[in-house]
Amino acid sequence: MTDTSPDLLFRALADPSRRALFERLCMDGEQTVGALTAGAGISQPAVSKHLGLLKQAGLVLDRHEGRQTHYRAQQRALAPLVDWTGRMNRFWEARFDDLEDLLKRMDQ
Amino acid sequence: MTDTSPDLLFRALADPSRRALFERLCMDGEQTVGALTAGAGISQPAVSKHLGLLKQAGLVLDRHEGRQTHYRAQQRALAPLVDWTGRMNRFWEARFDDLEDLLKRMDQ
DNA sequence: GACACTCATAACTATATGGTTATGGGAAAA
DNA sequence: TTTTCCCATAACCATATAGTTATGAGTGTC
Repeated sequence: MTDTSPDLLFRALADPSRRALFERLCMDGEQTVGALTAGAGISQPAVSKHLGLLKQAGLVLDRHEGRQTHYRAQQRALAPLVDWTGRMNRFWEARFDDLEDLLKRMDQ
Repeated sequence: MTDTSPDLLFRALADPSRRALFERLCMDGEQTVGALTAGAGISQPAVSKHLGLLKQAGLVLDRHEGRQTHYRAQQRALAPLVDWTGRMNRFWEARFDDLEDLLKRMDQ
């Protein structure tokens, strides 16, 4: 559950408002919905919906305390993204190596 | 021009069809639109549109040769993504360090 | 208990988006 | 030149999405 496919992550982070919320949680730590709404240029329900999607994507965790909900970033959730970019780079380098091999063989 | 904001990248990679096209280009190297269309489960115009978006995001480059267009991945384009995830992790670690400091100071 | 506050959900709207078929432009083949 | 082929664009459609306002559920405060 703490692990998510790249698809959900990319989709969740594709929206600027959502990415901004996540960035704020990463930078400033845990915050209530109210605090997050102040500063986001959108209404509180919009913020709540975005937080719901981020939570579903595993990017944030929530904690209920009295009548307010605190959200915080789950930084581990970014791992699949790092893996994916790493894989793409490795593919690319592998093809590059093949090309080098080919050129070397052609050179002889 | 070869550098793009994370926004375009996230949006471009959020769609599964588009991400699959990019992955194929990373894995198998340069390919024509026809080759890419075969295997993608969508029509040729759809593929062309996706490739257009990937190109606009700086993720692919195209090369015209006769009547066919070859696309290839521009792997450097992923750099802003790597930077972004790295920045988020750094923020997180910084806050973690602050917490550690606080706990240490409280411990004395 | 009555009221106030915080957040989530419902209901709705407008736009963005991903797909389709139809068509056109340019290069190769006949 | 005519025809064929490859790709991009146009026009269109259905759905997804991001926003809004209204409301409700749960919790503290008076």
